[in-house]
Amino acid sequence: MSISPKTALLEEYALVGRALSAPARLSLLEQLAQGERGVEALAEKTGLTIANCSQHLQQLRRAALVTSRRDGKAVIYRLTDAKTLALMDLLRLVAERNLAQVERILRGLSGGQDAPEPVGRDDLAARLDEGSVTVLDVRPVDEYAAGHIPGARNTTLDDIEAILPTLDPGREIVAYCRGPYCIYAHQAVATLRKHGFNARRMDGGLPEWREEGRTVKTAAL
Amino acid sequence: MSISPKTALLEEYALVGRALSAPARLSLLEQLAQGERGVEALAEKTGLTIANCSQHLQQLRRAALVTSRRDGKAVIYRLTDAKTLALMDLLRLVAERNLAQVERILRGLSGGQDAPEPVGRDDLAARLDEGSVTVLDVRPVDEYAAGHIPGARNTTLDDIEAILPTLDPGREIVAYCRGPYCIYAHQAVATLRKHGFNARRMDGGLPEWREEGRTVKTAAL
DNA sequence: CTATTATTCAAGTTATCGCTTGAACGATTA
DNA sequence: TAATCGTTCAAGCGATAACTTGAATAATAG
Repeated sequence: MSISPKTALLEEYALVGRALSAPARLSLLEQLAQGERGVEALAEKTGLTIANCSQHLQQLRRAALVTSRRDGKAVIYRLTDAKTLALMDLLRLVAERNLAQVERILRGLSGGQDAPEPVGRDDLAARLDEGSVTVLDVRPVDEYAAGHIPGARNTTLDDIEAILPTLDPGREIVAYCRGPYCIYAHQAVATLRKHGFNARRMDGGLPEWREEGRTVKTAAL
Repeated sequence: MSISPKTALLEEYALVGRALSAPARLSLLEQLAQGERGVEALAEKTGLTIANCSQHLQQLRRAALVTSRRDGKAVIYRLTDAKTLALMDLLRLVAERNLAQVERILRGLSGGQDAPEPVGRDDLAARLDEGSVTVLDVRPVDEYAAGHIPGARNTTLDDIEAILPTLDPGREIVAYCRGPYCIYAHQAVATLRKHGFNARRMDGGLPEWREEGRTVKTAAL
């Protein structure tokens, strides 16, 4: 009760909010949702300088959204627990539900035409079992190698036009990427539909898939 | 896809985070969780100037956490929907779960001794039915009048010592206030226990109680 | 022990935020 | 129409945050 405990409490809650108030940090969290990473790798993926990246990571650690451990001379960061992921998801949910701006951005991605509803992860799992769907993993090769949905084929946005002829036009295609914050799958679906394919996004991304205890396959680089 | 849709999206999500990054705005949200209010009432409750309060409210509106309507010459604000409340709760949950600082503040409130576990709202409802508990509403009189748990007795922190003799020492006392962000109930429990009463907090506050569809009683001023 | 590599710290600049003050706007009332 | 009340806008100030650059620290390799 030293000096206004009420304010002190709100200050602590605000600290977490502040950690979520910079695009750069949300980008870092999205990367960390893929799995633990070192500072340098994160800096490269997000396009931040090393020093800047380190500072952002420390803010996230102060808010206890991420934790770190030493591995040799490297410091490895990871999300503290599933609550961090839940908080990110809810933040996105509120933003998307309420902000017309977001809808316009997402609509712009699908080339003006309305994008179809995403496929639920349960549905996708069932249809994977019966083999009635082609799954595309639209993430960088290293992330695909680190873990992907079994049976998924990896491609990048740059290469997607090149592999179009190898896709079966009669099968539905489901694309996924890093998760709600990531737009790779949105863009992939837009491209595929422009070429007449029956394509949809998976709801969520690999982190959500993994979080639900589903099988994840890894590949050697 | 005009200029980096990726950044644009993250910017929108960050807007919501930024809205949650100032103690003053969290305080406003806490007030609004009690029910819709005008600008002047909010300013008085939170101790902000009118102009400042209005600006904060507009930031909250920009993040779509609150909406407003005109009523005569007054503008009434309210939480957009239950998602806002959910986001606040998760923010608090992450902060409390992870930040040792928060625990120390809350522990400080209970006078150094460990506070007992809060009572679940289901439990409290059941025990209210069987009449085996005294319920204290530790909020300002006007908020009590606007809605309270049936059977609850209203008191303020200032008056609580005065009403001690009228409380049955043999019955357990459960105190509640505005909700997780509010510390009235914490302080009330600390005071009661210091005087030997068997007192606990209710988990959450009136907004959570109301959100679950339970009965709320109103009183004329 | 020295050198090297990965990360963090520290200082400085620019931009943004929160708050205050005073004026402007919008809707009601006389 | 003019006056009034509640709210919002606009400008200015001090504090804080983001980013850059360069130095300091920690752990390993030679």
